[in-house]
Amino acid sequence: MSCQEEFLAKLRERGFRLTPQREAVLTVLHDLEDHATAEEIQTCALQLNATVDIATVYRTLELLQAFGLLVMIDLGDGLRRYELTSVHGTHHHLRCRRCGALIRVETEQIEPFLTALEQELGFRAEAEHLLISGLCQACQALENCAPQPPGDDA
Amino acid sequence: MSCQEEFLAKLRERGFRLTPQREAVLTVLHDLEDHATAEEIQTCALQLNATVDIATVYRTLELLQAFGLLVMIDLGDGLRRYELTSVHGTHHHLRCRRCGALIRVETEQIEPFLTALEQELGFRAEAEHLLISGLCQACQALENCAPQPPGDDA
DNA sequence: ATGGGTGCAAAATGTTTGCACCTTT
DNA sequence: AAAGGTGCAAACATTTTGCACCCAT
Repeated sequence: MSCQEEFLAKLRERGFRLTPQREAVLTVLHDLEDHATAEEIQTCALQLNATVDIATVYRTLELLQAFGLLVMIDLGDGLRRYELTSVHGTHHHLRCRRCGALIRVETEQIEPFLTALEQELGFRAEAEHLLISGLCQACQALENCAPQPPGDDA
Repeated sequence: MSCQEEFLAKLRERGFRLTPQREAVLTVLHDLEDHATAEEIQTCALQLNATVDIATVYRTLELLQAFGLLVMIDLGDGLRRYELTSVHGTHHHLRCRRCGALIRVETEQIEPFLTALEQELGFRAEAEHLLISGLCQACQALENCAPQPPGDDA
């Protein structure tokens, strides 16, 4: 069952309505290469000739999350990003603390770890999204560069 | 070297100044059992007879982060929480998607995974903080309860 | 004495909510 | 027709920034 169909089914199942706005948000989430913010979703919807209010975007995202079709991820910049769980394959990110690089990691590389977690702690981890902080290869050598006070631009 | 000493050293090293406010924020971060929001830090500082403006709290947190002494974590509720990397032992969290329970996981349980990551991808993961979403043992059985539309309170 | 740091207040962001009107069912 | 959903605008919450004054060095 495709994501659209699943959404539709869950909506009907529960008595929610299908509206053009909800369709638009879902379509945009499908088309996007990567996770998107609420504002990006609204902008993309416009390009599809669909107008959706930002409040409606948030309300739809909330609904999709409640249905388990969407996950919210935080890359640490204060913006919430959203991504359909079933599209583009679930994946994870390594973020370099120094240069900010975002490295994509596929689920398979992390699966053994999640399995161990379930066996040891009884916690069924969902391979939704992990953000792991650290230093990328290039930045490991530059680690000792600390921030300078203002005006100390020697 | 204690965290305070390390902070002091890094400040001096770079020409930054040591102020009562910065000391207060650092002390509060030490005393706190768990991660805290900027507002909680400010409130705690007051109880220590130290007055710190919220803007100063943010500026100090930024500095501590730049020095690598502090990490910001996001539990998904839109609030940023901060925690000293060297206190209370670094740890991680499993968060139940359903009941919201926060389960603490010690670093040792995750270490093998981080080591593998470095060997395979050359990415030196810092065991700062991981937030892993999923279902706790109790909620796994209740998984099929989906949200209801308004007014459908049967 | 210098100039980095602080407090205060305003601004900027991002998200949520109330309400009248519109649309799906 | 009925009830849920949307748009608009105001309300909120959090974080950032400008600026005059203060204080650590």
